[in-house]
Amino acid sequence: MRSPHAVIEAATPVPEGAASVENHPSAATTPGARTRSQLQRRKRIVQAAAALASRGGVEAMQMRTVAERAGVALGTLYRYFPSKMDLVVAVVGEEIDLLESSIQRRPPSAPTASGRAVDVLMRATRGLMREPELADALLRSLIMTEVETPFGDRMARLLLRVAGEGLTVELATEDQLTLANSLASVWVHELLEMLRGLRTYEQIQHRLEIVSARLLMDF
Amino acid sequence: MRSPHAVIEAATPVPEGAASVENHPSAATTPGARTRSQLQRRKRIVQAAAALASRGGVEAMQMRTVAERAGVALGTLYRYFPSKMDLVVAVVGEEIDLLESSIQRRPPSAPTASGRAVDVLMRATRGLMREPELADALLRSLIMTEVETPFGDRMARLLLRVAGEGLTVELATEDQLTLANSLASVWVHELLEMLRGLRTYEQIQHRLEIVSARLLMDF
DNA sequence: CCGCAAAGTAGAACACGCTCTAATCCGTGT
DNA sequence: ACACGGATTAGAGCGTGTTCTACTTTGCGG
Repeated sequence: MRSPHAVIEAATPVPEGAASVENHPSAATTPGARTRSQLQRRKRIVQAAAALASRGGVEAMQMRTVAERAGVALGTLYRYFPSKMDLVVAVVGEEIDLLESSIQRRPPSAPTASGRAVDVLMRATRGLMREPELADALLRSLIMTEVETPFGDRMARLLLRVAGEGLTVELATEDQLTLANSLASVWVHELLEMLRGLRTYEQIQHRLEIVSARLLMDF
Repeated sequence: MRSPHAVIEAATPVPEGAASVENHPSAATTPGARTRSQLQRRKRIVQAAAALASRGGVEAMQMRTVAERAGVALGTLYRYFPSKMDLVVAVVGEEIDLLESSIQRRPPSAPTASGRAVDVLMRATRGLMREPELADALLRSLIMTEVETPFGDRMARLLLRVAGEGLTVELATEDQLTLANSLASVWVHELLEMLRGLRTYEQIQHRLEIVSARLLMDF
């Protein structure tokens, strides 16, 4: 409904017939040994799904349509993603990959740990909000899904990494992970409120600053 | 799947034919002038829905089944609740009322503000978890709904009330509300994780203690 | 090259949320 | 008493996620 380009689709109008033979398609959210062409197919599916979701949200991303657009039979789609939710989760995975690499490219520069965390979260917020339909769809789906998503954990580790500047995440204590994880869930909550039209960027930033200052106080 | 009684259904096997003429059926979550028999019907519907949801969760609560069990036509059900989500939200409303009054009956007694907050949250957790299927359905729906539910705010005020013992909530600063609200959203997140089988009571308690200690440190 | 299991395909079919229709019921104002 | 309008009903029907079936293609070990 809103703007016509997806954060994710970027340069991917979903090549139909003979696709270029990508080698390491960033398997991201799905391990397990696969052949090259299977990875390709998987990638095409996710791209098609993302493209569809970026306009019109989840409802525009119909399984039949995704299959068609990915040039794949419905049965095959279901072989790769046993449910629509799994597909959505995969799309989310790519989204996080993007955020992660964006952060690696241009790390936050605030002086305090808390500040850097807020920085990252606000950047993620703006990124997601570029495609409200998509963001809404993805967020809600993530929360709804029975499937265990590594979302919270990934976000927590990301936050820890930028918070404790040189900190090796492996050295983080259980409690530190808990705190980062909690900050992430507060963020998700704020995002949902924003999608409901109950928050502005400024409000979110302010609230995150307050909470982050306390949760990450001793980093 | 789990235990056979619902927190809510209590003494309500959904009277079918000639129902007793209840007078003030605790309109709770739906204002608007209605006739007596309409309120009765509405109540029967919600009860049927709750009873179904309490075993088998949302999926067991099929609109056709709810209608049948409430002794009402499908069309009528949809007249009262335009979507399944609205029905679920109504059920949630009743559940929250219960929790709130339980807390009023037996207030938390921990010495610190943070402790009392955790106390309340853990009690709510155990209450909800008595009916996991139902809790799951209700929680997710709450998060999902477009409708603005006062849930977060209600919870935040409740927490503030027990945290600052004699504190009049009206005197709370904006920032204090933010902190309480954030604690509530962390709690919701933990609940979801528990429903996914990723948390025990002990873990949740520990995590809430850590977070609460920081968020409510100066109460 | 052969055979065969795994993967893919087209499409029918099913389940369930939701909508629509035509008929009937019910209560209220005149 | 009666007519009228809104509420209710039974049931058909639609859309979309998911499953199933029968068939074909693909890739690989021997």
